[in-house]
Amino acid sequence: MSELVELSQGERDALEKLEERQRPVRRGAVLQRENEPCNELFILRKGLMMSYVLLADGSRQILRFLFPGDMLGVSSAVYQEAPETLAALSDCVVSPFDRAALAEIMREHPRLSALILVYCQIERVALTDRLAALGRTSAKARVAALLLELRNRLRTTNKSIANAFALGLTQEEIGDATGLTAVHVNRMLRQLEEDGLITRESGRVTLLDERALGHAANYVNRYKGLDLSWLPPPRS
Amino acid sequence: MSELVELSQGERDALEKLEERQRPVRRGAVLQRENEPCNELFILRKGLMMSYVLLADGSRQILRFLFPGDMLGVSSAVYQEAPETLAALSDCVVSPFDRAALAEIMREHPRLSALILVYCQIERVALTDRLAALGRTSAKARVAALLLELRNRLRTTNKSIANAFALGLTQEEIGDATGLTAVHVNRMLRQLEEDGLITRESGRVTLLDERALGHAANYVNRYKGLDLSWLPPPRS
DNA sequence: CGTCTGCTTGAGCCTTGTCAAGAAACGTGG
DNA sequence: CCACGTTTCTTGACAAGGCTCAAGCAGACG
Repeated sequence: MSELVELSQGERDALEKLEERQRPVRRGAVLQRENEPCNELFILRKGLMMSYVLLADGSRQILRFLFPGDMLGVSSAVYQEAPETLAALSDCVVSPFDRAALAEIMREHPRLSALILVYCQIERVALTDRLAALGRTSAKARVAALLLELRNRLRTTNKSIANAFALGLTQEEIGDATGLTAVHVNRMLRQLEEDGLITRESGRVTLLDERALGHAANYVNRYKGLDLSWLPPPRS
Repeated sequence: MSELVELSQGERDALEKLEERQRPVRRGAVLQRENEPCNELFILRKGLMMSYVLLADGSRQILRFLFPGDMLGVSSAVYQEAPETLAALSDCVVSPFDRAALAEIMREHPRLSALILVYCQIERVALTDRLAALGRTSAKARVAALLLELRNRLRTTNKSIANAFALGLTQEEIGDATGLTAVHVNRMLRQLEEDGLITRESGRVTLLDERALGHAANYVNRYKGLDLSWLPPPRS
């Protein structure tokens, strides 16, 4: 959050309290399972996670990829049973905290409350971008958008990433995120390669023509263009 | 909001302040346009609205239908430019208010802040349901889900609605919401009718077999099953 | 009464899914 | 460090769900 505004000491203390505890999570492990009661929220400290739902026919829709700094399980905190599963795509570290800690922030730190709302809205807009992609764009555009989003989010934690990165996802997972089959994802990656937009070698992807990719994908970086001038002042 | 918890006098006053002003909106009118700056939020008092985005090729994705009581434009308040368009599907009445009023609620009313977060999460989960529908379910299931969602949301404002209702949408609009073409929406409606799940006459739809529809559509009512026990106490 | 928007239906096509099989990469235990 | 099993990737052939185009029809509205 400190990337958006200068935090006061009291605010920093409150956020650090959320991160008191740490818990390692193995690759493939499930932190929270759909339809099971859940009493914890988390902040992701290290690694890559995802949230997904399973449908009646066994197919999976990946809703979101989660990166260090993201707050996990907010929607589950609001329900008696989690609406989605949280699983680790790589070895991760999370900081669990309970609903009461969230309530305390809402009570004591109006500006942090507003910032949490801001993050929820960023996430919401990113979700609607993906909704529009699934509803109205081609398979190739969806895969391109996923690559761009992934690269941009990885870069916020690891500044050294430029145009090449290890995507850390199987083609099956890319398909479950974009609403495609793994086979078709493979074809789309090959086409993007043939079009000269990317290159690939053993799990690493290089974006060759970012502008053309962004255009093909209708991509907008939703972490830019924010307006935070209206936030209430920090209380302490 | 009073449907979720018993509000205190101070909270009621704060919410009524948001609804001080009223503005009529004609059917078809646009309240807020994508990529234009916006300084207002709204509460929808009467009528049916939608939010949508337009893609580069001119196609439209409807993100959400909006019903009386919904807060509109929260995501736009967070950005310098609105990420989506708000348009009226019927003659409507809205109550505009500005970002400062939102900031004041965050400052003075922790429990209302938490409730706003809860509503954002309900909306978020409804969006992820639709994401999963677009990514992983058939055209027929998506149309069925839309009908169910629409009926349930209409019923929260108009208790007299049972299984029959006027949907107030063109087939083109249904298509833009479900990621289908108007032509295919028509075919799916006819199939649902042939399957004995619904009947139609001149814009009115009757749900004949709600259970089977819900099953076909993978539908979950996200306004149920909430857990609000953790909310902070009202300050006044 | 004419126009316009929305609904309905058919024919044919295209994008994406399904199934299958082989190759490559990865992980694990010896 | 090797050998094996498993997962993942790759590619082809074929099927199907949904789209496009086109035309006729019905109802709303000036």
